[in-house]
Amino acid sequence: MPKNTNTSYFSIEQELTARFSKALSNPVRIAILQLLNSQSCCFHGDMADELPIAKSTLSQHLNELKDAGLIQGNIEGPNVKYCINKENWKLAKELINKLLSD
Amino acid sequence: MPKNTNTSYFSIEQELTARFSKALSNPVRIAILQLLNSQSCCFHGDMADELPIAKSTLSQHLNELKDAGLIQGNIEGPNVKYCINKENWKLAKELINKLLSD
DNA sequence: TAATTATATTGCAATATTACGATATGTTTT
DNA sequence: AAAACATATCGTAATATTGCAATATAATTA
Repeated sequence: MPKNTNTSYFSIEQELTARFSKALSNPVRIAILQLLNSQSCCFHGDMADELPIAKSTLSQHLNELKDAGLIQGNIEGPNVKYCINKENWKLAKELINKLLSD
Repeated sequence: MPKNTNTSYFSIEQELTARFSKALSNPVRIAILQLLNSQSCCFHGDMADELPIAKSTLSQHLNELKDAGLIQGNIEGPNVKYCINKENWKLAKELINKLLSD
């Protein structure tokens, strides 16, 4: 196998739990999520001011969080306002909790 | 900066949360943790039978979980018995829950 | 002590992650 | 329309992750 081709061995739930965890696996993304969660939403620009990374790097991290389904972005004039995706946020919490309880 | 040299920007809590999440960020490791948690402990060999990966790969994943503090291994004759590290398991749960609640 | 069994480590390849600067795109303001 | 601002994407580099086979280590059995 070039990589793990065996995509069917693990359950959807296991894959999803891993996916959400991966989104949380970097301190920059933790900080982003805390910013978004403390205020209910946040503009890209405001986050860029708070975080010690280049704006292009911030965009990348925001994309990963978006791909994982944990946040969503809404264009608002020239800015983009990002918010937590409540539904998946809840799902992530449930899945990780379930794993860590069992 | 060659990489993120700014190691001091993030709090210990943010770093720890990311670290635990990273340990959970792979379906193989999710499966390992579920095996360890369903029975209270598990031998390397038994896990090797259950999982679709080479034994050397399993050893690597077990090492990562050990490095993250989520499991511990005890030598028992010719075998190694792995168990959940309850204390850090609890800490991981608290940290990730805190992040996902706030 | 030699052979066997169990686990870990090493070496290597493929791919992913993280970061940045430069450039592109899109919106507002002038 | 041009300039200014906000965000995204691209290209690239350094490092990390994931996987395997081969080899090493350590304990047990013969």
